[in-house]
Amino acid sequence: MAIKPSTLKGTRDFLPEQVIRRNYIFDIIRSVFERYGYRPIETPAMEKLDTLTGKYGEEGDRLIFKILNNGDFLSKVPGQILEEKASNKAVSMLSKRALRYDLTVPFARFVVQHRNDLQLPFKRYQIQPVWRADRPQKGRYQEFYQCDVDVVGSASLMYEAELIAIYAEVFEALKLPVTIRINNRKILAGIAEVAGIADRMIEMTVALDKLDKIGAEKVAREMTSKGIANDAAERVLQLIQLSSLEEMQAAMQDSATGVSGIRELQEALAFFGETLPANVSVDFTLARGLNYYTGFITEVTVDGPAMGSIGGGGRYDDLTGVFGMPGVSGVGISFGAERIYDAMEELGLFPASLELDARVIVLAMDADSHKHGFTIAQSLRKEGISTDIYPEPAKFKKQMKYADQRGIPFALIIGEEERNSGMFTLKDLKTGQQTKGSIEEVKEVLKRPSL
RNA sequence: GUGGAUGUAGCUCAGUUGGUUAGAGCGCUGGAUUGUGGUUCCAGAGGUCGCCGGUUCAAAUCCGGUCUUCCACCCCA
Repeated sequence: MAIKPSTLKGTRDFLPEQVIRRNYIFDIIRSVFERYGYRPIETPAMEKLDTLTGKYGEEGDRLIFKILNNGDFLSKVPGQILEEKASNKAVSMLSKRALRYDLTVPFARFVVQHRNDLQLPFKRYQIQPVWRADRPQKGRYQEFYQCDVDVVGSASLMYEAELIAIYAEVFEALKLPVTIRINNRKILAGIAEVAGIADRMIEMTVALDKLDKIGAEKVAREMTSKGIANDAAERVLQLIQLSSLEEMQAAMQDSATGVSGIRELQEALAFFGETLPANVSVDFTLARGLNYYTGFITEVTVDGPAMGSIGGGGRYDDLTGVFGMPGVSGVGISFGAERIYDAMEELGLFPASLELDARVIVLAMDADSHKHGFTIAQSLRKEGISTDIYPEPAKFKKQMKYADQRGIPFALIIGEEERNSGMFTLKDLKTGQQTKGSIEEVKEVLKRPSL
């Protein structure tokens, strides 16, 4: 019985053109990372379940893919738990491993494990897939690539500036118009403190995050529905309206935390002087979910296409603490490859010059020409020219059609005539123009970049 | 995790109040044209109507379940 072929929910296959375009994105990201002195690492797809749980908040934990234990896994679960259908209790007995949910937490584990081999501050980048058991939507997948750059072992605010610069540089190279918003968790804490709701900071930030989307009135309503007093909610919304760091600083003199958040942002931005990219802006409503951020936070959205953020990050003061290495501050950002891809596709930003297939295909008229064609193909390949050859001297029309449909730019035609004269026919399949020349002349044309 | 839509040929979609062999366009294969593709003309192949079950003499059509995709939440890249 045939199994109906399909990929799993929230996952997909990539056709050759798609992989080539994705690689274009990865290559640009990688080259910028390396230009800033970051070095690559990789970690396993699986981690201990304990390594991952508790780092992303309750919501995040729910979305971690768990891997069923091997062997007779049910024998270790007490009958009572099975009878009660207590899934939560059973999970830890049924699963010891999980697929990584992001790259940051495995990186924290990596740093602690290899602490003796690493020189702090340690700058690394990592481009690998992560998995989330989220309900799929457009731009939301269960398997997707993240491109993370992080530096651990330094509290220097210069790194905040460096990472902002990396964001700006990558998106400029991709020609993707974006807005890079930055904020600091300590400012949010300060706002909560000044409004007298320090204990409700999380509810406040979750509501504030929606300000653009639902408006001030609904944000206020959401805050009060979460147990925040009316006047406190009012105060929060007033503070948020402040447009400059200076005004904010004046408004939160009473909160030492808030003031230090302001100072951190100012210090980081000072590295740019007058050269701060125009698309970077401070946004006091930016909250971000992942629990481990403690200071600087940032998020990138595309200008135009409606989709979630295409990148985000921030500073985490003590991620390595839970792995037994306290007091190591880190800061990092992430690029969401699939969403960047989707946005670039929607805006038509992939360069037409991307080499999607071989540069030339050898087409032969007869069996002898086909054999000769093989050695010709080899000599082109030796010159670094991406060359294909039709597998047999089939009906010529069929060969032409194949070349055309694959979108290969040139066809090199070999028949008796060419073999005898040593002059080969090269056809530009886009223009239909056809020229004859020696093998050297052919090579020269093929090496010339096409427009 | 909550609420809502969706699924018919490779693709985009028709398909009447349930009623014989389920259609179109594009694409595909072959031919017209035995050394020239993208145009034209002709012919052909391709569907257990997402899957499982129910109602009925009869189901693509009605009902239930399930899966997929999409939308709004939640959350996030």
